[in-house]
Amino acid sequence: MELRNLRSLIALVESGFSVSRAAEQLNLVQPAVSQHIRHLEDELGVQLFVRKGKRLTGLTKAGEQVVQYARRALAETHNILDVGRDHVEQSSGVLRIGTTHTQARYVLPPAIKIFNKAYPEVELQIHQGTPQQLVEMALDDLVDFSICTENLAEHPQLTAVPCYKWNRSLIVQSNHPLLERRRLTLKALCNYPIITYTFGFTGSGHFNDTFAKHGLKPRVVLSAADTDVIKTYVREGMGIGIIASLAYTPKQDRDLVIHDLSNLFPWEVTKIAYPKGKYLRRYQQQFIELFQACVSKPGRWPGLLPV
Amino acid sequence: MELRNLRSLIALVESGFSVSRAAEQLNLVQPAVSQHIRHLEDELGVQLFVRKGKRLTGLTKAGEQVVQYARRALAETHNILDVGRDHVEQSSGVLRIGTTHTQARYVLPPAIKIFNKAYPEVELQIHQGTPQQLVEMALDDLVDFSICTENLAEHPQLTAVPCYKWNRSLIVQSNHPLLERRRLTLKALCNYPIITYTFGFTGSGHFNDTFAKHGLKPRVVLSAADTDVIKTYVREGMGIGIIASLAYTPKQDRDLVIHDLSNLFPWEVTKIAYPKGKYLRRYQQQFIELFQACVSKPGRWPGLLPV
DNA sequence: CGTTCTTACGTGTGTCGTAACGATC
DNA sequence: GATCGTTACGACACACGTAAGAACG
Repeated sequence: MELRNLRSLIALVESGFSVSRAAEQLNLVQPAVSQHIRHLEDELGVQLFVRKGKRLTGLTKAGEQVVQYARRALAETHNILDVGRDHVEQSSGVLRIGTTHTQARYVLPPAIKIFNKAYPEVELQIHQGTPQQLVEMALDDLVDFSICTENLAEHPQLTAVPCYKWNRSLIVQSNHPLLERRRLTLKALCNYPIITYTFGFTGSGHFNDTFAKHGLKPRVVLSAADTDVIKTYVREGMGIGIIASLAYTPKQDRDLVIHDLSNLFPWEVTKIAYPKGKYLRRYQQQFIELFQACVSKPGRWPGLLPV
Repeated sequence: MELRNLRSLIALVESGFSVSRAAEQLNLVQPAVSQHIRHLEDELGVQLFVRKGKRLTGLTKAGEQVVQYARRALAETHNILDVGRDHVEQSSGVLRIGTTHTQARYVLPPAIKIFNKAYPEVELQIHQGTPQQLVEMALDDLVDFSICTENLAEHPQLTAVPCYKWNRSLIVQSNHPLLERRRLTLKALCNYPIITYTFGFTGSGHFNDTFAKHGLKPRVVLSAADTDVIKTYVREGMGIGIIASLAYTPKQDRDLVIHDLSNLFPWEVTKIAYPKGKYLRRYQQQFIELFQACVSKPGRWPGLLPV
């Protein structure tokens, strides 16, 4: 068994079962990739792909298993290469961060700035995605780690390190009647049209659960993937906004009034996750520590607490 | 990076840093292995071995890390090969079981017999070891899985499936005064010289703990690695024996009187463990199921219960 | 002086690329 | 008929083995 064969196998799967595209991606010619697959199938004595004539259309059951193990084998070779790189050049390379809009827009910038100053030779990549996509990205080694609140800690193949906890706040126009009430309740919130995050995005899971647990049904008139859209429509007077508190920026959002709702909703924990057993280069570990230190400084974000 | 290089790396480590022995084990000549190491070190840009002149004497820090990942990479290729073998020949191959003396001698035989009848083409290997060794053997892929009571469930890199629980019994000569007491206590046991398992062997951990928890100190005059030695010296009148109940065979041990002690000691759980993510061939899974079914039949062993 | 690893060199396997052929949409 | 895959063949690379040389105990 040779690693090139496994590389071709994976490239073939990731190119949507196109031999030519896989070859291109690997800087090879088609016949080479075909041969790799042949060799693999010959050596194992099993068809790995289902074929429609000459075209490959999908994986057989055996193929799926082999792909799974091949992915892991290749990941280990990447770890080995990274060990080498870390000893040759401690502070140059690539840092690929997967994260949500909220993180990228509100939380990450200061950490990025500090990191970039400390490691100017490290190329930074930030890849945005939904929590589910972020999990996939971390597992498929498309990013080095994902920063995200949901779907991470549960995954058995990911190591998740908690970074901070946060909660939600209400944002409304300054003249809103809700502000006159002394104590806000979930029920009170239900009296107004709500603008908040779309299902599958920032903290949406616990949002709905919390209302449901009290037998309430919020009137969500607009759900958005990011906070800026929410703010925009709150300003338009379309409803009250419920956002992650840390996404409120006092300077730019002076026209909106913020009201902490952490007594109404459960705290969410944002974590950094990467595949179990993955080798993290020195500067990658550094970034994680730096990020944790950064978000632990009180006062920078409203309603953000260390875990 | 090539798999042969990794194979040579591992062989070199496992041969005690002898290039020639590693080469022999791999069916290669020394220069080939030397070249592999050179290639690896060149590609990674790090020394993997500490050298004393030309001799290799140990691993560098980087080397240890690389070895760790290389082991895993190779393990994945073995998984891939096994997937293939399983599709070509479902019921022929090798089954390597790691286990303790007690299992091998008393529990395993019936399961082995049934399995061998069902899968006559599978070559059976039983490798004996202490619980600690068994953990290592499972991790290093020297066996397919280990059957063992201790040190397994705790290990984060092992999957442990529980098989049965057991407890201890007292064995004494038929005229022993302890037999006249209606209810045995830990304290009563302390009045006599005790013969039981050596530390690190069958259930020894909880044995000592239990006495210690009651502020008692048993007088262990002889500790043995296996039950047969214990029985022998009990017969000699050297002391009272405390053994795993399932190691009492009514036919051969008619001269010894057994007394259940499960009210005095905690139950122990025997498990089968293999590396997380390891591919188990069909017949290997079959064996596990068969073993579980086998030990679930009541009456065959004294004091053995399904989990 | 034997053991052990390195260096040097030749041979053969095998991988990749080019080119022609076949099949499928 | 254009695209995509397989088959056939040749060239180059490289991994392995042999043989000789260097360092260590």
